Amino acid sequence: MGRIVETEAYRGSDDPASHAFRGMTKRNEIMFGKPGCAYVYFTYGAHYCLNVVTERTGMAAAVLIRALEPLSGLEIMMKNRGVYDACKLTNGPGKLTKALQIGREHNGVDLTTSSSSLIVVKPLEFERFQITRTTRIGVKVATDRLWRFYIQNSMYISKK
DNA sequence: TCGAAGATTCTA
DNA sequence: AGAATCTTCGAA
Repeated sequence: MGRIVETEAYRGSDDPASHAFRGMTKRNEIMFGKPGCAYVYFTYGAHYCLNVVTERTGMAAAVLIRALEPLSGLEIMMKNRGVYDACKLTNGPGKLTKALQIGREHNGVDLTTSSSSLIVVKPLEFERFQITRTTRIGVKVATDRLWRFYIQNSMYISKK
């Protein structure tokens, strides 16, 4: 389990950086589906990335989970990653999926149903924090959009 | 069918 | 700064 500390937003139709910009394909069809579901894709021949679908059915949009603050199950995550520094365990989209063993089989899973193999929930305790917004990482187009968000001062984000 | 790029990570 | 690595997409 981990706390989401960094995200990026992507949207179809008017966002050239989005997988859904040129319409529906076999890969991105989940982005057009039910909000609250997981969109998991494989990239660079090596990594899975986890997104949460955010808009109503038919409207493509998703939020990429870029980093987590590990909360429990640290030993399993460390074993999965071969990394033993908590700050470097889940501080990247490809790293956190490996730590949590998220893969193809999670594509389309309903993250809002407690019986799912992967879920997103509200925190048990709320803590005050500031959110910083920047350009999206690894994206060469639409750099005018500050659609990357992270918790300021978090030790667990992918990049400063 | 083919070529190019990719919402990354790790090492030098 | 550059390599690894293979899926996906769009054009031919």
